[in-house]
Amino acid sequence: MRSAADPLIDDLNEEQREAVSAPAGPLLVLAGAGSGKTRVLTRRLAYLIREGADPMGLMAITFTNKAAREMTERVEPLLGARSHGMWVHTFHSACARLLRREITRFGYTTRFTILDADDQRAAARESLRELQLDEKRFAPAAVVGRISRAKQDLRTPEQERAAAKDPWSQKCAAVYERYQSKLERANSLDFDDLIVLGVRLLEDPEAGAPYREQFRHVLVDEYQDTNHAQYRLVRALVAAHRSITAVGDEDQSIYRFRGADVGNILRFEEDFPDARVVRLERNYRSTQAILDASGSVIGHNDRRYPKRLWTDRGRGSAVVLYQAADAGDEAVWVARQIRALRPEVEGFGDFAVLYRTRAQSRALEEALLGAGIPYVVVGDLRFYDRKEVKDALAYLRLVSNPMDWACFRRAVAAPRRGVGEATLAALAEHMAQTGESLPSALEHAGDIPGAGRAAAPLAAFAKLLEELRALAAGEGGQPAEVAEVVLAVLDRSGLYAELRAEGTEEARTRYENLGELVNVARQNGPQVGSGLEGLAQFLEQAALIADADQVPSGEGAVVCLTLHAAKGLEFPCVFLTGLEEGLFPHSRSLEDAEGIAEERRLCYVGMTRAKRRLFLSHARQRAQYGGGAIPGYPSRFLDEIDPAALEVQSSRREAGTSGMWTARAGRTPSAPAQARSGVPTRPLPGPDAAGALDLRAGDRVSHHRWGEGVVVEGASGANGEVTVDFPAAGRRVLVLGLARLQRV
DNA sequence: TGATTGCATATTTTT
DNA sequence: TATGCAATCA
Repeated sequence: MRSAADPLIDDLNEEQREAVSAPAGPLLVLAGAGSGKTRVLTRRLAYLIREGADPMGLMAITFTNKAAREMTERVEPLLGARSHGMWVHTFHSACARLLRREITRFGYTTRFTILDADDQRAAARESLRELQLDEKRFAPAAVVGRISRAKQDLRTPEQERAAAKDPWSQKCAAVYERYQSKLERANSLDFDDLIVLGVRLLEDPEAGAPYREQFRHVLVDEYQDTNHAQYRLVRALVAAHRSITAVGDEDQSIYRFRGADVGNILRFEEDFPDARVVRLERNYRSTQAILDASGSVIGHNDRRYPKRLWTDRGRGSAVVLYQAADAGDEAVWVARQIRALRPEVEGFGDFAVLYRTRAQSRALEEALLGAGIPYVVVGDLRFYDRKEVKDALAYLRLVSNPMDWACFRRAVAAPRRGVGEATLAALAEHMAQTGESLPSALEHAGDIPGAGRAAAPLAAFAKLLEELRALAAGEGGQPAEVAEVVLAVLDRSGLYAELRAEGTEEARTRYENLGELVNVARQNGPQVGSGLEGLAQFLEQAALIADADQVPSGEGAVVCLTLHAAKGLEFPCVFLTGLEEGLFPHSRSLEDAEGIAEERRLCYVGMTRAKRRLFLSHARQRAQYGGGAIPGYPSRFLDEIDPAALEVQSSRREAGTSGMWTARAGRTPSAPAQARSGVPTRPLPGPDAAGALDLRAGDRVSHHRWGEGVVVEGASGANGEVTVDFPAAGRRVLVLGLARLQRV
C-alpha cells in the first residue's frame, strides 16, 4: 500500500511509523517525554486525510490553544489545502464551537458569554451573600473549586445536594444551585459548563447524532490530563465510529487538582479491548544524564506503565545540584550560571527557570534584573486580566449579551457615573422579585424603588449600550468590524477620556493597553468576522486564552515560569528551583500518596524539559510571606536521584545574609545538622527506611520538622498511622509511609 | 455615591 | 509583601 518513498513516514522511527499508519480504530500512543509526540500526532492527521478521510470528519483535541495552533500549522505544509476543514481545538473551544450552534436547546441564546475566574468568584460571592453565608468560612475561591469539581464530575446541583453529607458540603451545594441559576439568567457559562453542555449535547440520542456521525476519527492529545467530563465527551464523540487516537504519558499527568484522572489513560485498554498500543520510548530531546536522573525520580511512582526512555545522544554534562543559603542566594546563583553559560548558547531564550509556586518568581526577577539579564515571566499578568482591558471587555460582552449582569456591574462603574452599590442592590432585588430581565429593567429604571435617584445615569447608560449594539449589528448600514466597535466603546464609554485626563505614567500605560486591544481586534478581524456574530467570536477567543498560550519564544529573554506552564516546552538549559520539602513537594499535597505521586510527576515534567543542561537547587532557608524565614529541608525527590550522578555545589554563605532577604535576628531557627551541611548523600531516610515502618507505643522517633517525639499509639506498614507526642509540636498523627520518621 | 485609609489576610498548580 | 476588603469621611 505504502509507496517506496513516503514523506509522511520515512523519517520516523519504527514505533512512530506504527502509530502514524495504524488503521482506523482505537489506538493508544504512550509517548514518553521528548519522544516526538507532536510529530506523530500531526503526521497521523495528515496520514488519515491522505488515506481518504474527509477533513471535516477529523477532530483533534488539545489542552491549549498553542498546541492546537501548532498542530494546524504543521499539518498544513504536509497537505496544503487538503487539510482545510479539520476541527483542531482545545476541549473548551471545540465545545464552544458546537454550542454556538446548538445551545438554544439548553435555554441559552447563541451569544452566551464565557466567565473568567474573577467572574466566577464574583458570582459565588453574590450567591454566598444571598444565602447569608459567612465569606470567612466559605472562601469564594474554595466554593468555586467545589462547584468546578462537581461539574467536572458531571454532577448537577441536585445531585450534589443529595450527595452532601456534612453541613459544609450541603451549604456548598446550595451555593452551587444559586450560582448556576445566576449564570443561566445572565446567559453565561463558566469554563466547566462548556464541557458539561458539550457532553449533554453529544450524549443526546437525537441532538448528538449528527456529530457522532460526522467525526469519524478523533485524536486526543495529553489524554492523561482528561477529567471525567472530558473523558465522557470523548467517549460520546467516538461512540459511533470507535476510531480514537489517544496520545499521552501517565507520568506527565499534573492536573489532578483540576479534576484530571490518570485512570482514564490507564484504563484505555479496558475501555477499548481491541486497542492497539504503541510505546514511544526513544527520546530526541535530552542527554542520557538528564534521562537517568528524571527516570530514577519517576521510577518511585507506581500506577504507571513501566518504561525506560533512551537516547543515542550520549551522556552529556552531569546534572548539577546547588544548595543555596536562601532564596536570594539561589536566585543570584541562577543568574550567575546563566551569565557564565550564555556564550555556549544562542541567546537568553535558551534558558528557562522553573518553580513550583508563582511567589518564587520575585526573588528570581530581582536577581536577573540585577544581573542585567533580559527575562519574561510567563502568566505574570495576562493582557486580558488587566483592569482597563477587563473594563473594555465588559462593555463588549454586554453589547453581545445584554443579560450579562456581572459585566453590567463592572461597566456601569467604569468610569464612575453615579450608579453605586445601593442602586445595584435595588436593581438586583427588583429582578429577583419580578423575574424581569436586565435589559428590560434598565428601560424603566426610574420606576424601580431604590433606584430612582440613579434613573438618569442608568437611562443614559442603557442608551449608550443600545447605540453600541446598533452600531455592531449594522442597523441601517454595514455590520461593524470588531475593531470599530472596540473603538466606539473606548470613546463613548469615557474610558479613553478618563485615562487621558489622569495624565500619570500609569494612565498612559493603560491607555496604550486599550490601544493594543484595538490592534488585537483589528488583527483578528478577518478570522472572527463582523457584526454581533464577529463580536461574540472575538470575545470567545479572548476568554479562552491561557497563560500557556502566551509563552514567548525566540525573544532572547530568559523564560521564568511555573512547572505547570512548562509542560510541553523544551529548553537547552533548565533551572529547577526550590526543591524543598513543603514547597516541592508542596505541603498542600503531602496528605495523601496520590498527591505526592502527582508532585513527583511534576518534578519529572520539569526535569525532562531540559535538552542539554539541568540545574537543580534548594535553599536551606526560605522567607515566608511577610518577612520571617523558615528552614527548608531538601526535597525527597533529590534523594531519589543517584548521588553519584549529581554534581553538588554548596553555598558557603550563612542563610539570610543576601541583600533584601536578610532574616530578622533571632528569627533564624536552628536547623538540624544535616540540613546545614547539605545533602550530598541521603540525609533523611526514604519512605522505606528500615525500622521506621513498625512502631509501638513508647518508641522514640525523630521527625525532620518537629524533632524528637514519643510514640503514643503504634502502627505498622506504609499506610499505618502512628500517633506521636512531640514536645515541640504537640500530638500528631502521621502516616508511616509518608512521614519518614527515624527511630532514635 | 465615591474616595481614602487602615487592617487583615493570604499563598499551589489553571482550561 | 501586596492585595483586597471594610469602615470611615467628604
